[in-house]
Amino acid sequence: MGVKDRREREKQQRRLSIIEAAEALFSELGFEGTTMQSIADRAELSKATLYLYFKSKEELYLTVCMQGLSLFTDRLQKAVKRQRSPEAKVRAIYLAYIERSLEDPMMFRVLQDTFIERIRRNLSEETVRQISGTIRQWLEFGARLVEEGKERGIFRQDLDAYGFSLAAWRMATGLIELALLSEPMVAEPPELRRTLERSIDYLLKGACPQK
Amino acid sequence: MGVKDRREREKQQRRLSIIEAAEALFSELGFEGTTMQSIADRAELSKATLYLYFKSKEELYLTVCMQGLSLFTDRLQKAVKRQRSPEAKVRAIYLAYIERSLEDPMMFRVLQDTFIERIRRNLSEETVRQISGTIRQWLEFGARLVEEGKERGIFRQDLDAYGFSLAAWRMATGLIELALLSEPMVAEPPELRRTLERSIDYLLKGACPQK
Amino acid sequence: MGVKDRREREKQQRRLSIIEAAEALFSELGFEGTTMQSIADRAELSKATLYLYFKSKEELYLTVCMQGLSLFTDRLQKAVKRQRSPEAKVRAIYLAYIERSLEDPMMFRVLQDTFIERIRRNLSEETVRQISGTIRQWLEFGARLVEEGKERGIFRQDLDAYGFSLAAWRMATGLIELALLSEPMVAEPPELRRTLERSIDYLLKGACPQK
Amino acid sequence: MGVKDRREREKQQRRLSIIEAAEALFSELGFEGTTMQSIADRAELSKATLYLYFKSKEELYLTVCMQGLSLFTDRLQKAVKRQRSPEAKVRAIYLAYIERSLEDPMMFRVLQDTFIERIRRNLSEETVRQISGTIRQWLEFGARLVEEGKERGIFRQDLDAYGFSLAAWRMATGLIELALLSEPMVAEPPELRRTLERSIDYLLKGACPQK
DNA sequence: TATGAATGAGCGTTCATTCAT
DNA sequence: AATGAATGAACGCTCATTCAT
Repeated sequence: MGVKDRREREKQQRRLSIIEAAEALFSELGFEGTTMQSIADRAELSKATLYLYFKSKEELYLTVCMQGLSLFTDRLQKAVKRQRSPEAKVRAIYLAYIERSLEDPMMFRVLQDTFIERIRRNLSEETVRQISGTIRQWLEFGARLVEEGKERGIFRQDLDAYGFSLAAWRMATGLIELALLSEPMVAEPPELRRTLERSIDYLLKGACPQK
Repeated sequence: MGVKDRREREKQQRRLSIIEAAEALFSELGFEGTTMQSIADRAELSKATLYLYFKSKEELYLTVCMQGLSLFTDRLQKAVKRQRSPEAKVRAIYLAYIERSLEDPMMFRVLQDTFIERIRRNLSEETVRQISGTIRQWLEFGARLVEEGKERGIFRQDLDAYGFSLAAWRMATGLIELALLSEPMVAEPPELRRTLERSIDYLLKGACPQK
Repeated sequence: MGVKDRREREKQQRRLSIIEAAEALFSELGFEGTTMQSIADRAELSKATLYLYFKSKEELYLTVCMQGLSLFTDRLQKAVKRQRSPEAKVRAIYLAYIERSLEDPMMFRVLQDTFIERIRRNLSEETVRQISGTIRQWLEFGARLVEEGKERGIFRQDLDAYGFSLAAWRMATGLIELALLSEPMVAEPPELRRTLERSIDYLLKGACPQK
Repeated sequence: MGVKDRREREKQQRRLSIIEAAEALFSELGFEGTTMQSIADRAELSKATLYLYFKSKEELYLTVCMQGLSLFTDRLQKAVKRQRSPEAKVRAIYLAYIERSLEDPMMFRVLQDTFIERIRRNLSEETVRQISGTIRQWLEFGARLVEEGKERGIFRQDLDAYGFSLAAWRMATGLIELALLSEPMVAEPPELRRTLERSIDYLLKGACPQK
C-alpha cells in the first residue's frame, strides 16, 4: 500500500525533525535547560506530539546521543584513509576529531554529557554499552596505529599504545571544551585554536629536546 | 565567655556541614540538579536556615568552589616547593593535581562543572570571574615554569609556554574524569592509573624518539 | 467547524472567570494580599492554568484594571452625550462616575489601589503608565468642559480648569470610598448618598452666597 | 525603688523607639511591604525583642495608627484658635490638615490605611471605634462652624453642614494622596500644590459665578 | 494521529514567629 | 530582658506529563 508507505515515511520524518530540534537545544542549553516546549516549538509540533514518538524527555535525549556517534565515526574513518604513515594517520585522526567537534559543537557537547556521571546514571546499561563500545573502538584503532608506529620505529618502544590513545583523546576533548565556551575563561579563541592545532605535536614530539 | 566561643564554633560547624552537604550534592547532581531542599535535608536543617548562612544558592555554590580551589592551591604549592628544576616542578604540580583530584572527587567534579557552558550560564559573571581567575593563575604559574625551563635549555625553544600549560591541564583533567566514573567506560581503573601517571611524560618526552 | 467555535468560546469564558475571580480578590485583599493560588481556587482552576492565560500576576492585574477602566469610560461617555451645556455635562459625568463606582465596587477598589504608593511600587512602570494615562484623559476631558464653560461665562473666569477637575474627581472618589465601607465609620449610608449627590453642587455653586 | 523606675522608663523608651521605627517603615512601604526585621534593624533591636513589646506585627501596626491621631488633633485645634470668623476657621482647619499631612506623610498614610476595607478588617472593633470617633469629632466640629456661618449669613442657608464637612475632608485627603505619590501620576507637584491651596475656595466660592 | 488545555509537583526565596540560652 | 538561631508555611512561577477531543 503506497499510502501506508507514505504514512511510515512521514512518521520517520517527524521523528527526525524532533531529534534535530532536540539536538540543537540539548547541546546549547543542556538537559535540564532544555524544555519539551522549546523542542516542540522548534520542531513546529505540539508538546503532546513529542510523547507519541518518545516516551519521555530522557529517552529523547538518549536517542540524540546515540545518533551523534555514527557521524563522528564516519569522519574519522575518512580522515585516516587519506594518510599513509602511522604518524600521519594519528595526526589526521586527531585533527579530524577537533574539526568535526568545532563544526558541530552541538553533537560534541551532547556526547560529552555521556561522560558526566549524573547523566550516565540515567542511561540504560545497553545505551552505555553501545556508546562506550564505539568510543573504545576508536581508541583501539588509535592504539593499533601507535603499535604499528612502534614496529616501524617511528614511535618510542616503551610507549603504552592504548594509554597514549586515551591521553590524546582526553587532551583534545578538554581543549575543545575550552574552545567552545561562549565566553573565554582562561584563554582567548585565537590562542586556543593555535594550541589545539599544536597540541598533537606536544604529544608526538614532547616538550624536552632529546639527545 | 566560653558560651560565646562555643556558639561561634557551633555556627562555624553548621556552616561547614552545609558546605559539605552542598559539595556532595553539587558534585553528584550538578548545580541545577541540586535543590536547596536536598541540601537542607542532607545537612539536617530546614531550607530557610540555609539562607542564614548563604544568601543564595549561587553564593553557596561559589563558596564550595572557592573552598575547593584553595585546597588545590595549597596542595600544588607544597608540591612545587619540594622540587628544584623546572621540569621536576612541572611534573610535581601535574601529579599533585591528579592526586588531589582523586582524593576529593566531589570537589573535582564541582570545579569541572564551571567549565560546562550551561552551568556557567546559570552563574553570575562575578562567580565565573572569581573561579576562572584562580585557574588562570595556576596556568600562568605553569607557563612561567616552562619559560624558565626554556631559558635553561631544558624545554624546546619553540614551545608555547601557556599553550603547553593548557594542554597539560586539560589532558590531566580529562583522564581524571575517566578515572572517576563509577563504572569504567573505556579503560579499567589500573590501566587508567598507570596512564595518568605516565601522561605527563607523553607530554614532556613526546611519542617520537628524536635524533 | 462548530467545535472550534465552542472551544474558542470556552476559552474566553475561562479567561473571564479568571478575571472575575481576580477582580474580587484584588479588590478585597489588594495586589500583594492576593495570591495566584487564591485566584486559582476561586476560579476552580489550578495555579498553573492561570499562567496559560496571563503571563504573570501583574499582567492579570493590569488586565483587570484596564477592563475596569474601559467600563468607566463607556459609562462616562454615554452620560456626557445626553447633555448639552458644559455645566450639565460636568454634573452628568460626575454623577455617572459615582453611580458606576457604587454599582461595581470591586472594580472601583482595584482602580483606587493604583494610587497607593506601595502598590504602585510593585507594578511595572508600563502598567502605571497605562492606567494613569487613561485617567489623565478623563481629567483633561473634564478640564476642556470647564474651559468651554468659562468661554460661555458659565464658570468663573479665574477657575483653573484642570485643577478643578482634579478636585472634583478626588472629592467624589473620597466620598465613594466612605460609602463603600462595609460598616459606616463617620456617616450613615443614606446621609452619604445624599452628600454624594449634592457634592457636585458644593463645587459648582460654592458654600458662600455671592453678591 | 529608683531602679524599678529607671527600668520602667527604659522599657517605655524601647517601646517608643519601636513605634517610631515602625511608623517610618509602615508609611513608606505599607503593612505588607514592611518586615519585622527591617523594623528591628531601624530600632537597633533584635527581631525577637519586638515580640516582647507587641504580640504581633498586626498589633504594632495598630499602635502606630492610634498614636498618629492625637498629633493631628493638636494641630487642627491650634489652627482654629487663631481665627475669628467661621469662614476663616474652616479655611484654617482645612489648610492645617493639608500642611500637617504634607509635613508628616508617614502618619497621613498610616491613617489613610484605616479607611481601606482590608486593613480595617484586621482592626478590633474598639480600635475602629476610637479612630472613627476622633475623626467624627473633627467633622462635627467642622459642621458646627458651618452652622455658625449659616446663622451669620456667611454660608448658604441650604447647605448641609455635616455633608459639607465630609466633602471638604475627602477632597483634601484625595488631593494630598496625589501630592504624596513619589512619582506624579496625573499632575505635576507644583500644579498639585496650587490646586491644594485653592481647593478650599472651589468649595467655598463655587465654580459658577452667582448673580 | 495530533493537539490544546490542564495540572501536580517542585523550584529558589522570604518572613512572621518561636525558642533555648 | 534580650537575642541568635531556626523554621513552617507561603510566595510567584515553571515544566514534564496527561488527557479529552
